[in-house]
Amino acid sequence: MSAASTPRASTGSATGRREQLLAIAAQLFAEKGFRNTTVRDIADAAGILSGSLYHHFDSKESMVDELLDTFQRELFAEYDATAASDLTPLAKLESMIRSSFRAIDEHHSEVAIFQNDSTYLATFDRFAYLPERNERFEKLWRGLLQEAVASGELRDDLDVDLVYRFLRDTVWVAVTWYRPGGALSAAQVADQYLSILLKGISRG
Amino acid sequence: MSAASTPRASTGSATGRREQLLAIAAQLFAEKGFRNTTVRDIADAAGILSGSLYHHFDSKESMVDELLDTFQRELFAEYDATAASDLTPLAKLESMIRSSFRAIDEHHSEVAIFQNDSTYLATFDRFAYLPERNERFEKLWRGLLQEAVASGELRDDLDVDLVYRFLRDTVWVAVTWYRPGGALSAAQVADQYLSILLKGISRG
DNA sequence: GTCTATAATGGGATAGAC
DNA sequence: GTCTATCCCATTATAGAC
Repeated sequence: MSAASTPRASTGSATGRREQLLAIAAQLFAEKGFRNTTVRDIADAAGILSGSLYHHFDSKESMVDELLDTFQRELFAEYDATAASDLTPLAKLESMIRSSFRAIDEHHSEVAIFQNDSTYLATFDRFAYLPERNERFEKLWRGLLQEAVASGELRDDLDVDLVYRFLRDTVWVAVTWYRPGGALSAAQVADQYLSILLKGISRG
Repeated sequence: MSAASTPRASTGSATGRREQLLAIAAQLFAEKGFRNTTVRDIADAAGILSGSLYHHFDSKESMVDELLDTFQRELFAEYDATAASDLTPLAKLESMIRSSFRAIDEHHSEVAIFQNDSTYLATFDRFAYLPERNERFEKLWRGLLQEAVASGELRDDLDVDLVYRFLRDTVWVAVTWYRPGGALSAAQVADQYLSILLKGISRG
């Protein structure tokens, strides 16, 4: 993409129309699901007619593609930095869990779309990267869990597969109820989640 | 429904054609989502043409309605029996958690449909019972949590709302990976989940 | 960058024959 | 209980005017 190919004169707004439309689409996809959001819904919310959307995007799929791909690149960059650090296995996991809650806070729509629609989207070739990154994620987290058991930081009497899924699910499912700007900050939620996860909820 | 209105001669099979078709629909709805499953998909899987489905059911919505309503009635009957028992608050919760994992095992498709599509379905009047039962569920479980904190069975330094959601989510999200007949039985999964939940995953 | 107009497809549902 | 035939509508996407 050359500088010349990126027009930014006329209207002036630094975040162009394209980004606005993408943000509107993201919110609708997250709220109602990808298939249940029509291009007319998106156009209505943007105050234009559906045909006009195609001046900015190839297709509805292109919109969700751009949203998910951009978000996932950022998130994995954070994970990779943590993985490369010199923390203990458990501390790396804790750090990644905090990154994940931050992602739920800062990229709420994208996480919700991923949670709700990635199975469906993965049936199309262009979204082959979704299952690929899922595998990378699983290898990373599961590997850290095994290291943390080996190093004595975690209990060794639990099924590691099950703990992995417990960990993964408890983090990401929070997108269904967490609302940015609510009573608890993402960091506070992460603290309590980690406390429950590590120490349990029973007393004594 | 009089006995005369329930034909069961000819083919003989005790579970009628209607139940077969319902089971086929349940599996497809669970796998691909309600909106992403066409009546033609269902008919194809049953080896008939789409029009023929309408001899048995009013509409696609009627099918999913019957599936969810029947399942939820059974489940809540179990919860109510537990609530009426003389167990401690925490023991009641444990029992309900075990009931829930059994439901994931025995009514896998219905739970998956509920998890994936109830938000969408709830936008229709006929599914008003979904949010209603959600509220009942929440009152029940949240109430037991508060009682268990008051009785000293559970930690009192955690946000009860957050613990409630943690509890609810960790149970039901298991439907995304649990497969009936797999390596771990539903009872074994429930044991490990409760162990993690109550005691945490950290060592020492 | 948006509108008008419209093509093309897919999907839910119906009526009556067999 | 299933098939044939078909209707009707919603939805994605396109072409060209403004």
